[in-house]
Amino acid sequence: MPRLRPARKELLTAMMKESICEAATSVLSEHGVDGITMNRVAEAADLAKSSLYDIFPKGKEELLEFVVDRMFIPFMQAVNEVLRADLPAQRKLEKVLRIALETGSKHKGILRLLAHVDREQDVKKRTRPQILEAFTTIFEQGVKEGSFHPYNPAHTGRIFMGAFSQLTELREGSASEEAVNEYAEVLIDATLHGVLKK
Amino acid sequence: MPRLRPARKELLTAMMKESICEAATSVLSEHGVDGITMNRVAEAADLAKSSLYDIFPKGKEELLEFVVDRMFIPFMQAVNEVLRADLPAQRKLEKVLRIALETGSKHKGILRLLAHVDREQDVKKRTRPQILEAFTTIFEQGVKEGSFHPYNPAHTGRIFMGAFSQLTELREGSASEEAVNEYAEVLIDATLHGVLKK
Amino acid sequence: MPRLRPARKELLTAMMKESICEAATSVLSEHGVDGITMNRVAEAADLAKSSLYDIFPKGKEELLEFVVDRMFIPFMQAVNEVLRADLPAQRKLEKVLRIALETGSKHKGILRLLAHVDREQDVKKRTRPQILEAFTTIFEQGVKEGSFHPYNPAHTGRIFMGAFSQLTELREGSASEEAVNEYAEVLIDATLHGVLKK
Amino acid sequence: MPRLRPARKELLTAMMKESICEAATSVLSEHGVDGITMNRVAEAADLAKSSLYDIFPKGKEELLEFVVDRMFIPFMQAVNEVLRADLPAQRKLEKVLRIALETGSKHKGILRLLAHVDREQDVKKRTRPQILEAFTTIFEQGVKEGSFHPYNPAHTGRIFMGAFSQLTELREGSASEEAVNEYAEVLIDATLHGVLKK
DNA sequence: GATGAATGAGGATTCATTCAT
DNA sequence: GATGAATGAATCCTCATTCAT
Repeated sequence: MPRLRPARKELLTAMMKESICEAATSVLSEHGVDGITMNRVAEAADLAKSSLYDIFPKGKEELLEFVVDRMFIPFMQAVNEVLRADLPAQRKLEKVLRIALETGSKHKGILRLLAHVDREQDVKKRTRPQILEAFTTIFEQGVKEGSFHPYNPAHTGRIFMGAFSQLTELREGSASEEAVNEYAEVLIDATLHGVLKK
Repeated sequence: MPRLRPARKELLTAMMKESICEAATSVLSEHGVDGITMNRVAEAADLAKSSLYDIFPKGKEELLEFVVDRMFIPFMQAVNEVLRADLPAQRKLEKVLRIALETGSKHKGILRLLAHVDREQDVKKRTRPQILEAFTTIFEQGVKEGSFHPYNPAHTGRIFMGAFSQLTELREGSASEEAVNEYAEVLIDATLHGVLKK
Repeated sequence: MPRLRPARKELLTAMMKESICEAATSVLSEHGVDGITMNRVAEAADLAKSSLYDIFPKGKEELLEFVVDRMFIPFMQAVNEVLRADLPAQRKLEKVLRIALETGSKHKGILRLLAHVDREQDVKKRTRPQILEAFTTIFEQGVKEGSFHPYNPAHTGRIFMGAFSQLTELREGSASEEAVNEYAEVLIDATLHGVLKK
Repeated sequence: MPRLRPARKELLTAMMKESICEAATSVLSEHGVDGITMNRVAEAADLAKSSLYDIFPKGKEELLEFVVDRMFIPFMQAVNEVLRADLPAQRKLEKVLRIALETGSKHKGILRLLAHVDREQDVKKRTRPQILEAFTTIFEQGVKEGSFHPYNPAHTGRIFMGAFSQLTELREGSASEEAVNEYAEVLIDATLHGVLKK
């Protein structure tokens, strides 16, 4: 009867996952994305390399997936909530930005993964496109509402995403929390009104 | 017998560098950024692996640096020329964008390197910061001229760079040349006037 | 309180052994010989990996040994019974072959183990030599009886074993039960009378 | 111009292949089939592990293939020559056996590979089936000629192969060259005339 | 003056095994 | 009395780099 306490077990491995996730995050910020190696994660987690495979049987891929999801899924949930809300596009943009700021300050390092993993790797098609889609949806709404200029939302969405993703870079650099917030404010303002005086 | 040779030699290695650069570029487009191995480059260049080290004594790093510079330096020269020109900020923005479009369609693959190499690696501190600085300078000028809102140019510069770098992503995806141009147009327009109707 | 327990305990572990044996057999037929891992056996037996070591303290080797013996010992008992019987060599040959056919169709997968394990591993010196000896004994008898040509029984025994062991290969391939039986018949006939017409 | 001496180069790597092949063979006889590891082969060849991959770029598979082919291809050529010859089936059987004896004494260890590799591995479908086919063809001929009993050649072929493959086992054991030859003689005789006195 | 041969460090993954509870 | 957690050694393979010739 080894099936007595499945709940307990799941809880345990959940904690392990969390702990490994932290280890991975720390490796991430020390060695960069391509420096995330099972070896280093294991060491950072103070575990034997092989133990990682007890927790993430499918190996590195699964581990990275987990690490990314850890922050991305809640983030996207919050974002999607905003999308579904009954608000003008402009407000939604602001709200999403605020969410990003909060998430970002909680999950510092992982943003890097987000930005990077998104390329050659298999985890890739997951995060960026979703963000892009979210922004695009907002701009679409803005155009429909008549409050935004009728630019192709696919483009404005992408523009915003590009500018938005600089938040990551900022945070990675030495930038203070203040500077980051300031950037976000300017981002909203400039996006809405343009840089040009009328 | 060594007298006039030095010049001749330099010329030769210059040619070799060029040829290796092409090889690397072709490897790049065939195997992706992480697929650039010394082995493959050597093979593509029809050279012995070890010969690469005769030309680039510091190894891979130096090679990649060279490859990146190959396209980046001329690009930055063109950009800097624009910066020094006697033009309103708005025009400069447009011009730089145009240069980027042209360069981008010439050196397709290398943009990928730019995006990638720019992070963890040592080549990193070279390209992005320069671009960022260029944009910042332009926005600074706009503010000084009084034609731009007095947003912190460090921020607007970065915003523009973020949006700008999406050109790369677009090009890497299936995006048609048309789509890319369209994106650029919207980028300029939205940046200047904002997305919000007044 | 320990008094009658020893017996009870042995009985229990005997049952466990049986159950594990089945698990191993199922793993065998699903993943092949080299696919038998302690992990998989444990899972198939719905047991903790470490529990396998409570039952088979010497580990995998012992486990496999047990699995092999499970089918091999009864087989050899039946064979030895035949050997001891008062029958002409020719009849014994036939009987042993029949036993093999029956055992084989009951324990399909394990034959694979037999064939494999019999080499490099430590279990090795157990099965093949016994079979060889049995056959040799029969041919010896045949010669003594005067019904067989006076070939060296060590050789004819081995010849027969070699041909005999092809039953395993046949069964592992797609071969139908029919084909296997046919093979056995030809084997007996050809062994006795030769392939050459007189 | 690194393409000056392709002949020389090929010769060199051919020698390396040979040398590695020997190393592998020695590992084979010391550690058994599953004991052939890139590590051990490298060590036996007094080379760095990675150098093996210079010679056999596709890795272990390719190496084993080479080792097997080294002996198997010439063997099969000789066999096929016999098959094509204008000889009675009986004589062909004898000739093939003789070839096997010779090849066997030259390539002692490899026979083990032959016997083993033939199972789960990828090299597998290569050797056994070919041998089987050869024998089957001979028995077919015998039947057609009318000199053999009309047993299904697929079966008699297999019977012979089974018995034949015992040569390997014999040689691996301590068996003297004499014993092996004796076995072969009995094999032919018994196969042709049967063990039963008429 | 370029090369071929060779290497060492490191990558992911698998597995049999142990031990505190 | 069985277990879960953890491990160390092994496996195959890749790569940037060096050095005698």
